[in-house]
Amino acid sequence: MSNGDRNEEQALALKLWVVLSRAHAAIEAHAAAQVSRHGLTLAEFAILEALFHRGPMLLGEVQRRILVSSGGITYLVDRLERKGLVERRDCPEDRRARYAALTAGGEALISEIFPEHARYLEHALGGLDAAGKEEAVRLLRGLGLHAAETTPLASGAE
Amino acid sequence: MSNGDRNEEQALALKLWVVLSRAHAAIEAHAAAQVSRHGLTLAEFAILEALFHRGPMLLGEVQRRILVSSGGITYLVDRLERKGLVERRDCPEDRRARYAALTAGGEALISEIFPEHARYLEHALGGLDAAGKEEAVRLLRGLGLHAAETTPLASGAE
DNA sequence: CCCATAAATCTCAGCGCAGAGAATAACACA
DNA sequence: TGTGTTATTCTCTGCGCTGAGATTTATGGG
Repeated sequence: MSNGDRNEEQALALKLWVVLSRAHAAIEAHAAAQVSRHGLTLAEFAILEALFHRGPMLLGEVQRRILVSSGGITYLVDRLERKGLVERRDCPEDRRARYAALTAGGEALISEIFPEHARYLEHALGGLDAAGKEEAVRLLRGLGLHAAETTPLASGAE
Repeated sequence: MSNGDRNEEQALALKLWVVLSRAHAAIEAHAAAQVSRHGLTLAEFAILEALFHRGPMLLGEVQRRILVSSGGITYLVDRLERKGLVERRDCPEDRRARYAALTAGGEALISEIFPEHARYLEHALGGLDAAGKEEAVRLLRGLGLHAAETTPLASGAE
């Protein structure tokens, strides 16, 4: 492979990273604005949604699902508990672990705002038709899986 | 359009949002790890790169380019100034405004680490071949432009 | 020239997390 | 049973950034 091709490959990768970042930021702004109207952050919303669709989960499961640090999940569940939307429950099989579960109020809230959230996202993602979305899902899945699995490049010159 | 189609459209949009978020997070982790080896955050790196490729810029220009708040750009340039990588310069045409410009040290640093950064990203984005990347750029550009331009949906039920 | 408005930057308080370390409990195995 | 290792959550410090307001300067219209 010539150096020119190599540089073009790198330039293409850089461009893709920029475009991906900008698309993510723009869509995230829509999503964050929507949930903030209900006094929630995106991370809080993600927890409520996970518990809504999968039932009570161990804190560690939630943590891995929404990609937050160990301190972060404690802090987030604390906040949701203070708001009365989530409660902790002891885990009988493993006394180190605890469940997070929706309260009645939390279930009422998320079942009310989730459909609205879906409409917002459909609107924010309106730049692509269904076929384009399918294709984007396919491509982004490939990107994401590879990036998540691959180890960082060694530091050397090449 | 039937309700079933509508729900499928929304489910597809939600899935795309999740896949996009995960891909972004995974790639960002690579990029952040790379620049942090040189004591930089991604936002700091983005500023250095912008100044490297476009020369001195007004703070407001940099702010819009890297998508940070007004307080954020002040804080970031302060940090880069303390590190000796960037300096502020007065703008003779507009005495409210100021330029950010690379110092000699800043230029040396960014010209050293930028090629390395490009290699890292090419590696992290290796989940797609060149054609896939081109297609992804096209699709994400459509997504991003639409999301950036469109106003939030009104709050009503439909 | 004066005034109102807008634009560019800076100041400051505070939020949302990350990440290291502590505490507790489970597990593996001699 | 005891012992070292690992997993799970929590505590606590601090960074990176946001967003509202203050300050200074430009701009446009009487």
